[in-house]
Amino acid sequence: MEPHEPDLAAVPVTAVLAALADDVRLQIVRALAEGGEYPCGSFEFGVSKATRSHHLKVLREAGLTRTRAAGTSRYVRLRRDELDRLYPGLLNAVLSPRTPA
Amino acid sequence: MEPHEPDLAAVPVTAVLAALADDVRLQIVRALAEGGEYPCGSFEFGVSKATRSHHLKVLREAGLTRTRAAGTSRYVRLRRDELDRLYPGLLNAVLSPRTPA
DNA sequence: GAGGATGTTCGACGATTGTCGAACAAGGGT
DNA sequence: ACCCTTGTTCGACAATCGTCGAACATCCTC
Repeated sequence: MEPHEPDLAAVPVTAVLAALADDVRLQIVRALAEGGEYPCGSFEFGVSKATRSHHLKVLREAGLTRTRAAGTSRYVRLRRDELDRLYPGLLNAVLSPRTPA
Repeated sequence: MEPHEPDLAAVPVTAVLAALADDVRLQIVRALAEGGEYPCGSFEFGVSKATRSHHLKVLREAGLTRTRAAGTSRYVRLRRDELDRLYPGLLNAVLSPRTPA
């Protein structure tokens, strides 16, 4: 059961943007941007675990994250290097919760 | 009938991203990024004028464009300065049709 | 004023999306 | 072996979205 982690360059830009254009997923990405990897269950943003699993799948299939299985947990991390290389400025522009004038 | 051009800072980031996460709208934005202003009818991307009008409305209400009425035409332009100030790097990351390594 | 050009608005439609509970799968601990 | 924890998958549902044709509104030019 391969985890469907596409080459980021093969993902349409609109798919990357669509993956980021959701409040829950954006919160996940912001949490991931702290660095390191986190188990799926650590993202408590008021949705059921089914929904959370769905959002993580969207992020993974958009090429934004990688997942590593370990025991019963699955650790998720942001593909920041590739993102910054392919879309410089995108993450930074999107990560700040509120931008002053 | 005011044209609903919100303060960009008041638009949720997800709404800005969602506005860009569509192929037709992204083509429009890329055309607009050439600079200057264009009448609505100049965006011929294989959709009906009703659909085109809809997409331009989405872009406008996401704070991405401004519209100026002149005669029977309405001229659209990209709010590039504000976008680059509020989301530095976003447009640049998204505008290139293909990103080299 | 009649006619044409340019856009917008109004349903309507199919498709996609976000959400959930329930069922399922796989591992770890006792 | 059992059970609990962690995640995924499977319908199902409501809501939203992209699309269109048709009708409408405005303005410009004869």
